[in-house]
Amino acid sequence: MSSHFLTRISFNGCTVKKTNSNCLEPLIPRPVPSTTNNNNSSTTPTPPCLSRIHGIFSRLNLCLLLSNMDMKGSHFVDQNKREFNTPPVVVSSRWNPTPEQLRTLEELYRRGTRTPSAEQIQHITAQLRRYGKIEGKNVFYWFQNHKARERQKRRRQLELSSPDHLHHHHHHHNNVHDIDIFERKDTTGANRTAKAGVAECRPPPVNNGEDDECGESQTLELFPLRSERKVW
Amino acid sequence: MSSHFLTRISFNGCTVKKTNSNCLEPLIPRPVPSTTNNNNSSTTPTPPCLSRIHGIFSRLNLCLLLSNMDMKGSHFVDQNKREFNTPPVVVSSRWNPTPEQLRTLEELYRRGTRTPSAEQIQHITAQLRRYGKIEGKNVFYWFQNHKARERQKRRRQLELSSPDHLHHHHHHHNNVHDIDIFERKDTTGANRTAKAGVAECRPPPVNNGEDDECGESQTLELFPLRSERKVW
DNA sequence: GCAAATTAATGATTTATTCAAG
DNA sequence: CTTGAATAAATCATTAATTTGC
Repeated sequence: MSSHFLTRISFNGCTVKKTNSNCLEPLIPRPVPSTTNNNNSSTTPTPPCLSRIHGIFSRLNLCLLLSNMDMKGSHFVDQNKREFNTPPVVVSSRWNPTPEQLRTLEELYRRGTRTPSAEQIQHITAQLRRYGKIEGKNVFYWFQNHKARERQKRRRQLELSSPDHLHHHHHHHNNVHDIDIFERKDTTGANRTAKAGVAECRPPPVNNGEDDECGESQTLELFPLRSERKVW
Repeated sequence: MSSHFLTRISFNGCTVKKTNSNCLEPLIPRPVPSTTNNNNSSTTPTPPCLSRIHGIFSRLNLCLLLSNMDMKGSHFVDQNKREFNTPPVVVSSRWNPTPEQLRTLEELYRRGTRTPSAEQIQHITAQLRRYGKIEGKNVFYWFQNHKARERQKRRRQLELSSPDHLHHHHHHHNNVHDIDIFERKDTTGANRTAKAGVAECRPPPVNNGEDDECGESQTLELFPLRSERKVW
């Protein structure tokens, strides 16, 4: 009995994906993967882990629909609800940006947005919600990850193009020039001041999803004021 | 003219602190501190940076009162509002736990809470609000920092007590045992499953501060279920 | 052509590091 | 010099691409 044997279940129109963890099979509680931090990567071939939704699925098959109805992070939920006996369920535990959302985010990034303030995030989220389900935290993470991964990419390119002896150095004097190159962080007084000026830290209420609050069809103008600092 | 010359302004009963950055003096936009990441620590003696609240203060002296009225993160705001002409303003840009709050948090930590879920955070925050102003993010950061700093402390002790050749090792096989020692992370199936089971990721609405919502005088029972993940 | 297996991308969390208030 | 706040790096986990065997 192979441990991964089903990755996609076609289910009258809907596909229930399973990916690489064997989440549909076990009701018995697995011999415990044991390594919480598996960065040794030497012997263990990435033990399949119990995933969230699928974990639930394996236990309460029928609760899934309900669960999905309330699933906040899923990008699309309960498409083609029809009169069949099998619940038309789509499992999607994490946000997946629609092409429009992605394009917009990339455009914002290109124009210089790196670490949007809570207000900005709220605004962006509100706008992007026109294109599909999305939450503030998705936007937050997106910028976080995108920024980090560009930095990383650039670092690797540099690593390839230059000899090995500069690395420590680089990590250490990391001055304005570097940052400017790496991040294109705008160092104008305006931004700096604005950013410094507020950081009030109140987390944004994070739009609850039902207040679309805007028929404004403007495409995400740049945000003049940075304020509030995020942390939920 | 010394660059730091005023650290505390007494203001009929209230103290307006300034700390070491010269925030009251400049309206001109500084020659730019230049190092965002100053871990070189060799030449630049930590250029004084423009701090948030004080930055505002330097610009709009009179807006401070208003600003404070809305300042969500301050632990106490606008004490002794009296009929004087000078606005009774207290600047306190960051949360400072009261003794009761601190004791409770430490107790929770001692009992094993390390990375509280959003729900837990909400609950803890609600309870701690009885003792003074507090927000979810304060609780979040407290655990984050406390955990990290205990880890760090322990690492240093270890470093002192043991020779230098084990460090890399330690960082690498970081197995269950280590974690158990370092973090006392409970690896019971219950927690594991619960944690895996939910992580729906909706950030907590984070109590808006006015709904005290509980006359329950129970002292912070342990939280059975972990759910929701934080990020504002 | 298809799905299972594998790999690459990337969303989400946690941990380390740093900044700066008090 | 302690510690609250914020950011960056590292890691985990899931989903999409891609490859592969049929």
